[in-house]
Amino acid sequence: MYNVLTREAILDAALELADERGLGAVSMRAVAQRVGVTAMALYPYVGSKEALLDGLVDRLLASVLPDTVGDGDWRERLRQGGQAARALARRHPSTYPLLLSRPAVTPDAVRVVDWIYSLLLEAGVPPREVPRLERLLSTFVLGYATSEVNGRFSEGTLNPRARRAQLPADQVPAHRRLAKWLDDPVDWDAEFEADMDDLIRLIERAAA
Amino acid sequence: MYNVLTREAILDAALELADERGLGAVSMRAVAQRVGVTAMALYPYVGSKEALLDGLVDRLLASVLPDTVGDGDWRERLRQGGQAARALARRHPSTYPLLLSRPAVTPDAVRVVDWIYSLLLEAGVPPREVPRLERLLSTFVLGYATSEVNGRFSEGTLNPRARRAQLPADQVPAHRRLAKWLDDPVDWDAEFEADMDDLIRLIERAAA
DNA sequence: ACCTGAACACCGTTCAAGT
DNA sequence: ACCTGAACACCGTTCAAGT
Repeated sequence: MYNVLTREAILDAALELADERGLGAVSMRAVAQRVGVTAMALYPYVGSKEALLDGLVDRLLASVLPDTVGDGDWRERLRQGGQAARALARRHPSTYPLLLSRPAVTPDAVRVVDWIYSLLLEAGVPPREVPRLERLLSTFVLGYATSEVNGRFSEGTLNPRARRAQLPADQVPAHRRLAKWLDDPVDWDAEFEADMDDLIRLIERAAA
Repeated sequence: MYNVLTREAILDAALELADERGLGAVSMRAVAQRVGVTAMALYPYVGSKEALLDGLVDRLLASVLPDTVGDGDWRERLRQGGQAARALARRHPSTYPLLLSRPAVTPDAVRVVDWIYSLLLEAGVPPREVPRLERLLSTFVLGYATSEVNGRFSEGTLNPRARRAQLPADQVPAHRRLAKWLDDPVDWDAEFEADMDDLIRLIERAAA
């Protein structure tokens, strides 16, 4: 360790900081301190703070790539890919939501898209439909994992009674009809599997 | 206009600021200036900046609600709801992505969820499956609209040649096979409609 | 060539002070 | 009761200066 300052070392430090203390703690000054330098020394390597965040997104994509080789038929590989995407969200909850806000244009991003394209072609989806279904799949998986780590689902669903209590029952008639099922705790792994099964059937139908 | 300072007036100003100059321009000081007061005067009304952002999310949800009455059968109402969600994203591109990161616990959020629940019940989905399919639908629609306004789709897809050029062709074989279709411009309205049709079939299958 | 220090124009938030 | 001013501990970024 000769303490060489590199773009890689800076991105490592920024990702660690985001994992440990949240995205809000990722300031140029804090990242710089972690690599033992002043904030201004980072600029030649990362350009700007925006570019640094883009670099983090690329890091995440690069780290799912090994999980996208997989074996088995396309159904099995798709399920594995979905699980990899969710696992990534749990490892990097603060950084993960950025995947939905920044365009997938880096080499590693293109590789991931290509992996999904291959899968859909193997499934027999007409080539014309492949780009659309890739966007449908990736949007759902990224959105679901983002919702999970951001608490969009759990916060409200874990307390359905409190939720309904905010409103007169006649204003939320469907909640009342579903009361029995809304009180059950949700198995998120099982729900995601069920969603993937539904999407697999959607793909099979597009292929037919 | 007696210049009364209210929570509503503050949220109005913040949303305008976000629409005109982006979420980054929404500082306590800038919002305060717009309502003609100092930053500290806002605190009794909004609590903190985080709470102010939650207030903005609620504002967006409140503004889609009128569009969720709708007529026709559940298929037509679902399509209308999806279009309303996309239109909202185009009106408030900076604020919209917050919908995926903050739990839907406010009264208006619960009303929107209840509207989707009703739709799925009318479609004949077994009550046990309704909450899961609500999350599948809302996640996809929010994720798709977020991706559109954030440029996750268009940036890369509008320039497919540049995209493939970054990598040796043998590393992205599926891109090569799809070259003919990737060069076509995408009709995003039509694509979203096709996605909704696929999701409607998915729901019909769950109801069968 | 690579890094630093000082500076500029900002942040969110606390708190005593004003009216 | 409601708002302000000054202050604290921060930001991202520029730029001249150091080695």
